[in-house]
Amino acid sequence: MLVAANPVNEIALNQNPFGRSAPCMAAGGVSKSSYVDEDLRALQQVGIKVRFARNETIFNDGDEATHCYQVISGAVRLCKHMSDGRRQIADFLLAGDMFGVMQFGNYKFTAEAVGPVVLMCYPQRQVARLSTSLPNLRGRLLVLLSQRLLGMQDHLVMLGRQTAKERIASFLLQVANRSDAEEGLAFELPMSRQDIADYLGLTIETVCRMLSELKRQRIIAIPSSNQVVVDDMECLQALTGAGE
Amino acid sequence: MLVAANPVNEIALNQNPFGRSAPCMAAGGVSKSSYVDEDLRALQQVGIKVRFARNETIFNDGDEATHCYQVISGAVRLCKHMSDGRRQIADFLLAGDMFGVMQFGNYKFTAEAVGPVVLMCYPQRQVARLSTSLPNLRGRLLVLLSQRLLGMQDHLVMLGRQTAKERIASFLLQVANRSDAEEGLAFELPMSRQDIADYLGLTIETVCRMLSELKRQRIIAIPSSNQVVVDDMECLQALTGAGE
DNA sequence: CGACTGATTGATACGTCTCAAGGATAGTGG
DNA sequence: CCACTATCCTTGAGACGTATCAATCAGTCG
Repeated sequence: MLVAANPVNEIALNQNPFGRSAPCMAAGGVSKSSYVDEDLRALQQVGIKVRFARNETIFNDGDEATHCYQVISGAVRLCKHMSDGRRQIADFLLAGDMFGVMQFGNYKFTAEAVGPVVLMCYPQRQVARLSTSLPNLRGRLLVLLSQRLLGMQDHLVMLGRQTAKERIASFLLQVANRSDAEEGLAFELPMSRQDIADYLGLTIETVCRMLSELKRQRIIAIPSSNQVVVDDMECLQALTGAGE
Repeated sequence: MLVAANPVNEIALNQNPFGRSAPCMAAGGVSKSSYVDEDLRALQQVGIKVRFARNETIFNDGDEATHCYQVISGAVRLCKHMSDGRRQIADFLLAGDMFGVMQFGNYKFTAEAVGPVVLMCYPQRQVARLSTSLPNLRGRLLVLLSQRLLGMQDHLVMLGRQTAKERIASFLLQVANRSDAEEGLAFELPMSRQDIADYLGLTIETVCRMLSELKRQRIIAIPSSNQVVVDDMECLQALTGAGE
């Protein structure tokens, strides 16, 4: 699973992690940057930039939680590993997202780079100090935390009560929304099929089959294996089974 | 699903929600009460006591989040309902637990009484006001939030990557630990088989079958349908598949 | 006692996993 | 620039685990 790549190496600084056609990601970056207000800027003073290669481990479940991070570019996965190799991905983080905050001692999950990734890295101590001196920072971190919680609740429903097809439909819509992708426009899937499977609680084969089926039904198109176009958003929405 | 019981009615105040033999719950109450320090006591000044009958809805997903709650006695389930009746329970709350905090506008899940329940009810406004004036309250709520997050991560692994038997084993251990139950001592399952199924992402029949199988293997005993004795804790632990 | 609700067990169906093979793609070195 | 190779993705056939449907049992309340 955890095929460690070469140690931290030289990756072009401004490289866009989402490959070829990535105007959508620029927009995503902008929308996320609304988080970066005066409080977070104070935080960024004390951070340093770090890079990780594809599949590299950023920190392990159980490690002492010395730092927290913000994604500058690329994608990060947060996961739990079981002793027999089974893996559950709890979240994917994209540009602007923070992780590793409020860990109180030890990290409770493993963080790995999905592809080449650039992160801002903050000493936990500084964050704690700043969050007492800056009135809004703590509140802001709190909002971040509770948004994670909301996301996880939807994830629970997905894993507990949705069929494979419904999970794939929900997942695609989720990624499409985060990329601000319109119907008919392509967006990137930065993660592998295996990653998707481990996020959705499925196998890689089932993920492939469901994607192929959606393609056959002309609901989506797959120009390349990590690009997707939603041709019928409404239909995909209906397939999630969520219908309020 | 949501069979609304009689409107709020008279339930003996000091009734123990876990029925017959409940010394374990007294202990549970004590251990939880460590949360109730000077900050939370200030909060309790502004709360009122409310009661709900079995299966009554405390608030609905989407309702305006006017109050937050603390369980005094009984058990509460937090759940998401899908339009077709499918249900996923995100958490069970026991004496001492808080819920509905930090909802920012609207509740994002439904809260229902598992059995007759007594709650402390706090106006959200007061909590917000107190959490600015009391230096530690906000931090405390933050710790509560991130503990919820940790619990949810384990729940994700359970739903995404564990088999039915593993889920049942994990669930039993979880409830046993929360009840401070020793090997060989009975503890209460305050929730129905259907509730367990909806928490574990299984059907009621599968839950029954797995419990019966564990009973046949003499790993647990089931004196009554909502009491369980773990006879071989080590074996049950091994069955969770977690083995670190 | 009789009716109701929740729990249990059985027989069968179905969805997803497993195992296996083949195809596409990207990176590597000649 | 082109094999060569490794990795990822895709598809198929069959096995397995859990869901579904149906019947019975057990406890509770009127």
